[in-house]
Amino acid sequence: MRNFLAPSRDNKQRRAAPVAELRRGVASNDSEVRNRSRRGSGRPTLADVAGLAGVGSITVSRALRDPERVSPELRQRIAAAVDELGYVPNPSARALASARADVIGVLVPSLTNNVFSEVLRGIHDGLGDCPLQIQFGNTHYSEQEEERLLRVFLGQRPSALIVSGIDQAPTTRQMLEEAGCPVVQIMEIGPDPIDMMIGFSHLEAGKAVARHLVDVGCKRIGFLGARMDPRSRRRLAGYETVMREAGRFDAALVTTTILPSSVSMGAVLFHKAFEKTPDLDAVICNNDDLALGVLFACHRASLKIPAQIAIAGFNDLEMMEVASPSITSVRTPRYEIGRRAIAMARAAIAGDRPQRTVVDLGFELKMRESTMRRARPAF
Amino acid sequence: MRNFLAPSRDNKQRRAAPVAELRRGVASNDSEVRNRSRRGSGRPTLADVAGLAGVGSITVSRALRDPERVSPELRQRIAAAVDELGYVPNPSARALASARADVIGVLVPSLTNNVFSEVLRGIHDGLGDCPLQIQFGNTHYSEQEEERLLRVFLGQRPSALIVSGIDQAPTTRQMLEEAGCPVVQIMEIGPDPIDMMIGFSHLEAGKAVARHLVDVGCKRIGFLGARMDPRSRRRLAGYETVMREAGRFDAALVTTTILPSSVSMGAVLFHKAFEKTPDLDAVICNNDDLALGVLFACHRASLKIPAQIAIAGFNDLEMMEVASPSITSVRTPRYEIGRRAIAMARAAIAGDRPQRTVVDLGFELKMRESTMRRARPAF
DNA sequence: TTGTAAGCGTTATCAC
DNA sequence: GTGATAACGCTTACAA
Repeated sequence: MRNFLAPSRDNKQRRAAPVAELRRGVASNDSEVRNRSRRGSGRPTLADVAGLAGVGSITVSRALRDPERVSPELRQRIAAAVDELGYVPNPSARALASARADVIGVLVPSLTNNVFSEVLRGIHDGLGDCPLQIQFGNTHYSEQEEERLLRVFLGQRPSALIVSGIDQAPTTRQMLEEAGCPVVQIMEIGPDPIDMMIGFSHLEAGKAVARHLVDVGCKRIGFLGARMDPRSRRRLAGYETVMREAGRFDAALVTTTILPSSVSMGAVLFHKAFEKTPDLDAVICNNDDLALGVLFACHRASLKIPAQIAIAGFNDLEMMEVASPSITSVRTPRYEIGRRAIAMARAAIAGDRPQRTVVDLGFELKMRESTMRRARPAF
Repeated sequence: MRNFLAPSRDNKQRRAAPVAELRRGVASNDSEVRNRSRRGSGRPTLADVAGLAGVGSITVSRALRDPERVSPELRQRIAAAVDELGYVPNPSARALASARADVIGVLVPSLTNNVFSEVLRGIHDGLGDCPLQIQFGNTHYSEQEEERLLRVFLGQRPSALIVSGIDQAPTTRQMLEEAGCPVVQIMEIGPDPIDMMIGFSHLEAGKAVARHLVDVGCKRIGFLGARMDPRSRRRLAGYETVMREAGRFDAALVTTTILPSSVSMGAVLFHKAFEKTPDLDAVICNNDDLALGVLFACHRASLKIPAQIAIAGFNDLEMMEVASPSITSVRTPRYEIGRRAIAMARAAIAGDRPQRTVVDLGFELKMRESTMRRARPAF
């Protein structure tokens, strides 16, 4: 219990700063007399503002959070006081008192990957200047790391959580289900969302590219993949489905590695594939880095694109359009995913959950020179 | 509510009840008796741990922060209690009590830019698993935005601050000087650091590339630049210096834009430059995106590289090495800058500032096919 | 080495 | 609509 008899043996000299003075002199509408405390940041507090405005500190708190609930006159006075003191709220105190931090935790598997920097950009832009902080974690594609980070994040009682993909480990999933805040799964959609979801179908995207290459008359269509996370595997599954339907599937056409994706890895995988299946006439790359690597490898080997080898990428990085030849790719709504994930989270935090809690943003096949063969049925 | 903050190893059947019970019954070594409080997160607190371990909560606090100062026996008991309860410290409470958040604020000008995602990666890796959070802000190359974000960051009393570049606006600079925490300026070095600094000389880097192209026998060496932030301008200055020395400077050779850098912008700028100076025999690109765009543009125009046009980039993205032809570039220590900036910040936070507070990490000119002409002095 | 007391700056609760 | 009071969970200052 607090001791009410103690407070006033304040005899020491205070600091010279005007703020300190103010803290002693004026801030006494509240019961507490803030005297030469040994601690404290030296910055103006709610009570200082309250003192200057001649109101209770709780009123200042309300005026700041929900101006409607305070009379215009006081609101006015308080605004002036805030301004004069240069008051900045202390987020820790707020979080402690309300048992809720103004933080959105974001878990992504990679920072190297171009894709996620776009998502992040969308997230930051989606925030605008609302006073939420992004707490950001890199799982390095590891379930253990994801769980560990989530535990840390949960320790802050975040306002919302954004996680990548739909393949959380069981413990992780359960933690998310019981997190007690809105959760948005991004990048991919699927059945059985934890809470909200925004992304697109990687299976369908994989099918779309494969179908395009089949349509365009390619016979021996390879698949090149690096990193092979669950989303990559889903795209591979889409490829396989279409290839089987077309009666052209051959396991030898698939060349993957668990190593990270890179341009040079594209060249490496292409050479591997070409060794296994020298009759290759097209490659579908798991992403654009690889595709660019293949482009360069073909260039070095004087293979004509698309005449001898057709190339398709994934994600549609800006350079695909400009490349020579331009490279067919699947445009994915990365930035938009980030932006709308935040929008959904904010809505949910504000209490009105969006009606659509699972949002399919789709994708778009961009057909370009690298696959522009005319389909010539054998004749 | 199941407690997921518990280390996953003890996922036995013991759940919610014990904690609540404990909070009422046992936790009374401290003067406070935590009874049926209307507030609170329901999660175990320091006092709960203290109760279970039979010590004062301050001892638990110490055992967690600085184990050395607690006797091995108590340390042991406390560890067991923490484990059993799945106690996770509340960072807001800690921040409030200590007037210092375990947060490092990081201000970068862009997220799109490949360069900064590398720096970020370095920062995150440099953190290891030390319990510091990164608070991240994107200034969009705007001084106003930088100042605004800094103000927000300062409101949290961060443990350290990392800012990009050395050209802060006066107000911003002053805020940083008075931040009361270690400050690291990254990417670039220069005179008059605010506190610590890590990067390299962009002026020298600009000179190095230009000198290389001069050495290699190029006469009409263009400079292509986008975004033109202060660092870009410094590189341009380096180029200009060398060109003047060689008696080859011509303002018409410089083609820049304030628009963001991109591969397609590289092609655009190249065409512009070629129009102005059709006798161009080399281009130095302000960064690798542009260089790649130039490569593609040359390819489309059937210009031979390096025979007709030599190309040099900046940053040495991974793809430069693999490109066909491979592209000369300046390798910059982006990842290393991030990693070591954090190391410096951590050291300073821990109280032992590194002796070298200004660290020049240098750069490395990577000469590749795209500039491999033999220098043929006129004869 | 360990503990007690007293806040840190805010918000929830409840009374006016 | 406004305010006094008591937390929120932790750490600093100081005492033992």
